Amino acid sequence: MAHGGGEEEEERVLSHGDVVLLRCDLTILRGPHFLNDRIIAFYLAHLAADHHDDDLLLLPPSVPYLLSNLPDPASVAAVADPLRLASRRLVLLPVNDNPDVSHAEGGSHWTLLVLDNSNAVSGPRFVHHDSLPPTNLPAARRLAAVLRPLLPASAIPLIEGPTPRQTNGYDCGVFVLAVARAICNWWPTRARHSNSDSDWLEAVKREVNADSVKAMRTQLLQLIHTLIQNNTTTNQHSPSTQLPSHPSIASTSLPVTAQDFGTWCDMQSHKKVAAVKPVASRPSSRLRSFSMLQEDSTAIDSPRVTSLEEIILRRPKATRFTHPLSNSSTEIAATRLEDSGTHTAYDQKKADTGKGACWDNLTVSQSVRKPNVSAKNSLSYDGYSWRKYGQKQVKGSEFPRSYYKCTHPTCPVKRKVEMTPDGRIAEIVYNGEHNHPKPHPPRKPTLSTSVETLVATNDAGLENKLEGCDQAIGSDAVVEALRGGCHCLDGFRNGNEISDCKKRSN
DNA sequence: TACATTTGACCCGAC
DNA sequence: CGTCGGGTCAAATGT
Repeated sequence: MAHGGGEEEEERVLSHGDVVLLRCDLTILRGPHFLNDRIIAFYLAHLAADHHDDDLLLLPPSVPYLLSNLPDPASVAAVADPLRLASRRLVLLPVNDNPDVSHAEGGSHWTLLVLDNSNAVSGPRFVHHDSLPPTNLPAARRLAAVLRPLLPASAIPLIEGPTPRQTNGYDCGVFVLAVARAICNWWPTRARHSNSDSDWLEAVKREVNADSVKAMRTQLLQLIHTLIQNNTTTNQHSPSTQLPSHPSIASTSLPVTAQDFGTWCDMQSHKKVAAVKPVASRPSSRLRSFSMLQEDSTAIDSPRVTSLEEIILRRPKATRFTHPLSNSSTEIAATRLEDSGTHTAYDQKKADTGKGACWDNLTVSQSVRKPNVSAKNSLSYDGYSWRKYGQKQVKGSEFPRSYYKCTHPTCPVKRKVEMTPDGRIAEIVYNGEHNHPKPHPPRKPTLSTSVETLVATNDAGLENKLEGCDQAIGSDAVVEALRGGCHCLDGFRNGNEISDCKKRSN
């Protein structure tokens, strides 16, 4: 972690090109959980590796996000230049709706924006695939507006592509990957339709449905399993490791279910499972302006972003619910531990914000491991140290509630945690605001050319754990990472050993 | 010995 | 005013 808290060290389970998957990513895939940018970057890199074609470009989530949030067109042009967008026929851009790069808890929904220059009949266009329309339409429009000046055609329209509607609050990322897979499956066949207006939209309609999306998590786990088995720890790619193009394809030698895979993977590690971050990583919500990033790259102890006054992760029974970006000192988030069939929190959020986003699940719907924290004032996974001062069984709660105070002498912050017998956090509530820095300030990391480090994966909702990482991103590193992008970013696809945020921080 | 956790008692607001 | 329930205290216990 950025603050060097050893107990929250995440175990890497797979390095694939420049993308490193951590054990918590497997948890995310197993659960009904919002996919993080690492998983999305991983699978897009995997798809890209199968399509060595300059006409097709798949970008990791960090790049569109960066482009959307650069301060001026000149910076956009500088960053986008190596991507050679104008010469591509198809560009896949994952979109996240985090509206404010200064807020760590932004972002709630994944969609896929496709820059399509492959259809002679329709002409250039942006096609937006949103499984919860029109949630991400503003973000997609913003990205399209940023990209239009870089393209030869003027007034390229943005249309909504056919996308099945998700029926829960957490599968938007899976839909993005399913659509991307359908497009990549279609891509080799496009020559047959070169004289027609046929495009991938039909492929998406055909291949992306509730069943295929439902099966995709298990398939992703199987893919990771296979890659691990093949000791594919760098950018090697074998066709045999390809995620089945069709959900029905599955090796009988592999764990059948995600749960099976998780068990298998735990057994493989021969190590105690490291503390898993309490929530899914998020898009680079702390990715700031180019200049700020540059400044931050030299900052040792950059000011910490003040966290929310109170953060609550609770099961759907929660009724109090406000947006995490609000300043109100009320409960602001909800989670469920296991049940994926109810959507109380989601619905409440939707009602409160008027926005059908995946925010609740994105933010907090992660079953999490109890931090491997011993006594003696250890840092918690949130970067602060806490002293327990009470525990009781509260009515309506399935698990005992523990009460903690921040151990800083003058800090008023308290938190309540409900934990399952096996150490998973069912609910966590923060009260107040820390009046002191985290015990371990961010260290100065080394610059990396890894595009992955652009993805300032932050642990939505709870804390900003990767400050040392995203503050380390320098513009040079950004440009270097982007330079030479082929059908997929070189750094993204073939980069050197990733300078993983969490590893570097130690 | 020091410090964190445990746990029953107590406080206090809501009903 | 009594009861209930969530939050806190503090002595006992554990490491």
